[in-house]
Amino acid sequence: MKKAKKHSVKGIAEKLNISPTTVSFVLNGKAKEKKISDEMIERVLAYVKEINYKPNQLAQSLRTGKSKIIVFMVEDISNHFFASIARKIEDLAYEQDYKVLFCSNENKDKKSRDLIQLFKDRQVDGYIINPSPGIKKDIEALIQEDIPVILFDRYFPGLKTHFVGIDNEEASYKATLHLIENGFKKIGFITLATTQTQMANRKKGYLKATKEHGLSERVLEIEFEAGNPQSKKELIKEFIFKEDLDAIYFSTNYLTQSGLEVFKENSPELIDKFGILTFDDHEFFKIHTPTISAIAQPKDAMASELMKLMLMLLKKSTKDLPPKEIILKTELLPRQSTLLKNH
Amino acid sequence: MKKAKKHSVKGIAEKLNISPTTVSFVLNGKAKEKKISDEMIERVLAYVKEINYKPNQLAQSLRTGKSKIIVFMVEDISNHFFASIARKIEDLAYEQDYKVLFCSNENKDKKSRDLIQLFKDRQVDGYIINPSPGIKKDIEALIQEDIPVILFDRYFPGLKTHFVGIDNEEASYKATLHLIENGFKKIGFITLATTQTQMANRKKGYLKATKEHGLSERVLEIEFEAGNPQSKKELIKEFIFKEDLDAIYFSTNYLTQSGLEVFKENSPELIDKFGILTFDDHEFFKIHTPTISAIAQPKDAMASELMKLMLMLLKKSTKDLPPKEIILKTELLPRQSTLLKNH
DNA sequence: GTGAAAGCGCTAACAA
DNA sequence: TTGTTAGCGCTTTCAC
Repeated sequence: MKKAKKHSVKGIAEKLNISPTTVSFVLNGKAKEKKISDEMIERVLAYVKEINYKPNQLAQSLRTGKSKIIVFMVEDISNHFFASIARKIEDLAYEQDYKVLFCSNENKDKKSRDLIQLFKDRQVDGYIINPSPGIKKDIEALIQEDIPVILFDRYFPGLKTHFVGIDNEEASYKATLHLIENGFKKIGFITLATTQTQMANRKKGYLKATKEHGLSERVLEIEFEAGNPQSKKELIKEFIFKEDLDAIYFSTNYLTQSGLEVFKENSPELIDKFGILTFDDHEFFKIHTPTISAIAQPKDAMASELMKLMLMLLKKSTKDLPPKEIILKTELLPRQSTLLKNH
Repeated sequence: MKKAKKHSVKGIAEKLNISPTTVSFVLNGKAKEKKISDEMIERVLAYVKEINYKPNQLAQSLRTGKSKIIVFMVEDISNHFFASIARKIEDLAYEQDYKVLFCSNENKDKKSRDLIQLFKDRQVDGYIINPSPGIKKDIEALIQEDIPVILFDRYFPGLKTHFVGIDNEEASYKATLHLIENGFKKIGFITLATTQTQMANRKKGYLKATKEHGLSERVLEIEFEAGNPQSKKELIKEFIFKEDLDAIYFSTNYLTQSGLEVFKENSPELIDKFGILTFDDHEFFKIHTPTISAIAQPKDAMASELMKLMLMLLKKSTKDLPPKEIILKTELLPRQSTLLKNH
């Protein structure tokens, strides 16, 4: 069996003794509008179904300039937080006949730029981007060119764009308060050394809460590229064990992971002496001993809002929406790790 | 600033007062072959660089029939095992100027078929597939049409295809032996109710080892779609606590996760009475209390082998490779959970 | 109501 | 050594 003969609009037209135009109109639902007779429509549809004809997307894209592909660019697609959202996005997109190109920019500007360039050559229809710190200009350029762009998780102050995310400062503030209410007074905050909004705002929330309660600030900022994972853990270890803390609040899931590894590898029993809180939830935090309190982002809602918005932008009629900011609610999940300890 | 004027082969040709052919040849590295003069090449290249021209991939694809896109279809892209491989595949592909469409078939045949159909319309160049149980025929059809396909993780007995995976029976056999050597005698095996090779072979390995040592077989098979997660946990709970076992061996990572939840939610202290072993490793198993012994698949190696093979198949010269099976080594990582217990 | 024909941007067989 | 030209398969304007 060799490749089944490819069908085409032209072929169908010949077979039916009509013109390609008619076929095209029928196929694109413009038959009524163009006042094509019902029986003609019927005939075309029947034949198309019979031979199971599928239009060549490539040709269609070349002609219309629309590729029916959207890009989902995140820091690291293998990170549980992003992977979960990706999974949902995938479903929603395919339902609407869009495909999704996933990619990871590693939070690096060069990688982000290269990727965007790559996709432009491919006439991608829209971009959902978790931007690296320095690509404000590139995002602007995209918007200038009238290409739908939605940022999520983090944004650029001063750049009006569509955005889906959470109120990091508020969530972080409440989380810190939760620690304070549970009797913790020497709260260490471990975060990334970055000025990106999501992290900056989490820090702001922490600082606001500690300040309000007259507690001292104890912040450890780790470089994104802190050499090997081991040296990152060294920093955390020193911070945890030398700083005289009674609680540790991690600003993102992979720092938490490193932190828990530090405990496990050094003095597993000590973890019970500390309050532990993390931004971003993970199924394993429910299983950990002790179970780890977390601030959960609404991943499903994020994915739906992202796609809902993207689909609107993709439609001609609604594409000139003024920049829309969708801020979703987080949920604080108190577990064993932040229960009052005996100090 | 409006959209920068699009450049094209034709435009370049006009500007340079030469023909599109020449431009095309130079751009496609066929200049030498076509004996185009060095200065001509120089001139074209310089201008192309100056205006930063990028060929329209769509048009190129339409013309050549090659889309420079490969598909990576797995059960669930948000599963840590698949997500990690995906991340690596992504990097390797982009290096070679290929994009990757990731998608999840949920191990369902209909979804798999729909997806394959979708991609065929898009003239995808190659497929890396983690196949659902009933799509043997569809895979065959793809191969008949001379489209590069590589299966991974699981395969179809009797269907010769390119394949990358591990020796599940061997790995499972050794893992069970490990439990036996550590003094466990009543080993329960929790797996999925499926005949797919990866799972069937893991079961075979377990059965072989238990049989050789005169131990009784205790197997729990869970339907892939076992209603809600809760009912799956109910099954596991009953199996663990009513079957008089001293060790539990999970055949895949998400069953392990459910199992650990069962312990946590019911009687956390009891977990220390059991030997616990899991197929597939996860960072969190190192942090769990107790740390969980695991059979680790070589994810990085899998990704590299997959892409290395795919790139070969994508090249005209090597596309008619006879079906190649690449079987990679697993690693047994003994941790606290399989240390000898006091019975 | 339907059809002819142009053209999206590119490649490559054929001519010169 | 370079140019002319015919499509890849589709949409859409304009003409009938």
